[in-house]
Amino acid sequence: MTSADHSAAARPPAITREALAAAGLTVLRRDGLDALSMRKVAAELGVRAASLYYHVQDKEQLLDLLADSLTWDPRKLAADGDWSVCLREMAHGYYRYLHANRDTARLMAGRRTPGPNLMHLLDVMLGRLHAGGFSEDEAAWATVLMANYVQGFVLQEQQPKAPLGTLGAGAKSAKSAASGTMADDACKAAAESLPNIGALMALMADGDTQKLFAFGVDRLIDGLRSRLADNGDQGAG
Amino acid sequence: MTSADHSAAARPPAITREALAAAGLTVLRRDGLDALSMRKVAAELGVRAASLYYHVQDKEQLLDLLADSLTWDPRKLAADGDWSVCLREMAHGYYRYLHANRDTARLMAGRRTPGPNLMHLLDVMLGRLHAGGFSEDEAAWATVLMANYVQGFVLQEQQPKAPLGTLGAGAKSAKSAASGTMADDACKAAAESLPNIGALMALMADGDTQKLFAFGVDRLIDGLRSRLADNGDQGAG
DNA sequence: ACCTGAACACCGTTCAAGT
DNA sequence: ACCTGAACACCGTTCAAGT
Repeated sequence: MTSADHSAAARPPAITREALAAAGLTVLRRDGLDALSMRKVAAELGVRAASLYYHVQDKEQLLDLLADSLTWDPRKLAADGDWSVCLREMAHGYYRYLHANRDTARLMAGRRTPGPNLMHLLDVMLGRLHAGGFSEDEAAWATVLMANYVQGFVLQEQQPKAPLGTLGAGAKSAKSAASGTMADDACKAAAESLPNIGALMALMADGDTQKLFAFGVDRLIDGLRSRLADNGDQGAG
Repeated sequence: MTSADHSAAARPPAITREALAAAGLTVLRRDGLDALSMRKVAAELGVRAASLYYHVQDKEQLLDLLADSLTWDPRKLAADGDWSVCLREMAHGYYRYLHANRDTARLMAGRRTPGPNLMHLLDVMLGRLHAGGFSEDEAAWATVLMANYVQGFVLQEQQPKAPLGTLGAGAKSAKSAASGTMADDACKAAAESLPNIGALMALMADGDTQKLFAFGVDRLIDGLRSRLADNGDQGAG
């Protein structure tokens, strides 16, 4: 069916799309996203960087490939339960998944090319919500919403954390400030003019992010539930 | 008070922290985040790249600087209204702000060093929520939740969008697929095994993201409201 | 059809040295 | 204290050329 099958299949291509993705994943897991270069992925395949550009337009497109092969598998969702337990399950499952796979949240973040795997996941979720009483539109909105929440949360969570007050003081000029004085002064000044920030600092300090995550999921689900009730009770508002 | 003020103040430093941030913002707005390099920012100041490392440890730290000076100004919040209108106003204001400033969502995303400006914003919001009846902890959670939602949403929204089905077909080998056959086949196959995806494709196609955004904000607020009601009515569950 | 060599135009960062 | 020159070790991408 393709345009060129007259004399092909001489040697098997040696670099398939799957091999490319696999090599990319290897590098990603070994060296992390920041250190993932075309040259390294090529080396993983025993090939030079230039060769990759025959199979892929861009580094971006390679990353799209990786993103899709890293999509969470929705088959882990239980087949029963109403929409809310299903949605919660997806949220937590996806959350754990993102934590288990290095740099995957960052890789996914803002990638606008859902591959087949992601589309499957979305399809399953949409079906459940629709069966639960949501309109097609609102089922779609709810799904996107929750997926977006999970991704955004993990993204925020996985950043190398700085101690909140530490902005200012760089390089050599940091020497004087680093050991005490200036940083403390800034903190005190902040505490005086910012009376309410305490809880937030505590929240980020002890960092029980699991609880915070679950709180958000439940708030989102509550909001969806009350919306569903409104629709059912009185039609249009 | 600082460690070295015996013979300083000979010439004024020529590169202050503010000048650095300003130069960074100029480059960011002119060339975008991907093209923001140390060399360009230095050039903007009439200086060589190496000089920047006296004032800043890292490119990362320069970006932290930019991120803080790009923090949304909470003084735009009306002083009256209950917590829910305040929260909604913040969400929409921040949303518009992120859209008005190039690459700011991407710059903020997952940055874990809230500068003084962001801390001020958070402080204001926390005060309002606490006054509205939330505990300190839950006020903090709600604030972080909403900020995270807005950022995640814009991040997702601003990515260069690919037509949903387009993954596969790269570079030279894309030639045959690009003009029709293969892509269409993939789409049809997808549509058959994914019966629920229609609404989502429509949603992303016509792209009324404003409505979707508002929907999410309202769901989040509803969820918070019902939580507040639960706490008020029966204490512990 | 598939891969290579060699180059182009960049990067972030360091460090001795200047003033 | 503050800035420069010059280098190091990388990048993504292109393109003629090989097989």
